[in-house]
Amino acid sequence: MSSTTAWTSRVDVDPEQACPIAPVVDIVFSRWTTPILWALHEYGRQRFVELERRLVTITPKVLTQRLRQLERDGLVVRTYHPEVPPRVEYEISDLGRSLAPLFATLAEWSTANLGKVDEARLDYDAREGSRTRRR
Amino acid sequence: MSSTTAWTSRVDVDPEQACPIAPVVDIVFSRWTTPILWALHEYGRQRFVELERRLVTITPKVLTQRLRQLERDGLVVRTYHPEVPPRVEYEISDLGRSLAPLFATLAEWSTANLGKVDEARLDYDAREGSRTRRR
DNA sequence: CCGTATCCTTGATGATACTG
DNA sequence: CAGTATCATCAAGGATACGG
Repeated sequence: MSSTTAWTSRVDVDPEQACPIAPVVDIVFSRWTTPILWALHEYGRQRFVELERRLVTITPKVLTQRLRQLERDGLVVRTYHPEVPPRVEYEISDLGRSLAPLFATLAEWSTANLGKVDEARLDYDAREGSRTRRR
Repeated sequence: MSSTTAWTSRVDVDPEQACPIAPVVDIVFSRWTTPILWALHEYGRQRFVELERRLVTITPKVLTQRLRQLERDGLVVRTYHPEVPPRVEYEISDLGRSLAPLFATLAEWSTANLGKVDEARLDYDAREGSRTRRR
């Protein structure tokens, strides 16, 4: 249990702030960020169009948005070459690379437990199916 | 658009499937799941209303949705006690608990690097501010 | 090539009211 | 208490076209 004193101040905090990993989840696991970081980590520095082609269904607008956000957060470095035609290259930063062990842990959990999630879903759907249908 | 030649097979893969951790991200880091799992992990088994009060801004509808999803994925166990008034308790499952080291890694990265993200943002905003205002 | 600007659709969420 | 149902809102994302 929490301390008996000043417990209201603890309850009043923002819902997601009550969870200490909420901020980093926002930064690292918002939509498209992991595929982008993965692509940059796997295939190294590359141009806008290469990323666009790799993340097949992403639109240039959204790709720009996410890259700007990642650049602002210091996870990605953007380099502009003032040539004709213009050339822009993106690469993962040291800070971005520091996420590698985290992603590795995630991948490990994935290979170890994703199957259990699938089983759980089958179980649940079977139970729900028989319950709603009233066999 | 679906040409029968071989080159389509590589391009047609799902955008997020190109990233091997995309599935687990969907499961574990979709909205509200980490605060819920955290609350269940920290404070143990608890009732619907307790969770609702802890996650201050969540609505019962959304809480129900997220709990159902977590239950279906096998991360949370729901126990229904047919009493008057009804009592329902939620607790984290073993599979859910297996995420603990992952969350710990995340928390470590957080304490080590969240400050750098803030710095990067200040830098970026300063650069952008001076660029748009131009002098 | 590397984006931006615009319009539009949709899925997620909030508000409110109501049952077993 | 523990939800469900319904309606309203709203911002993220997609489609398309265009510009430096």
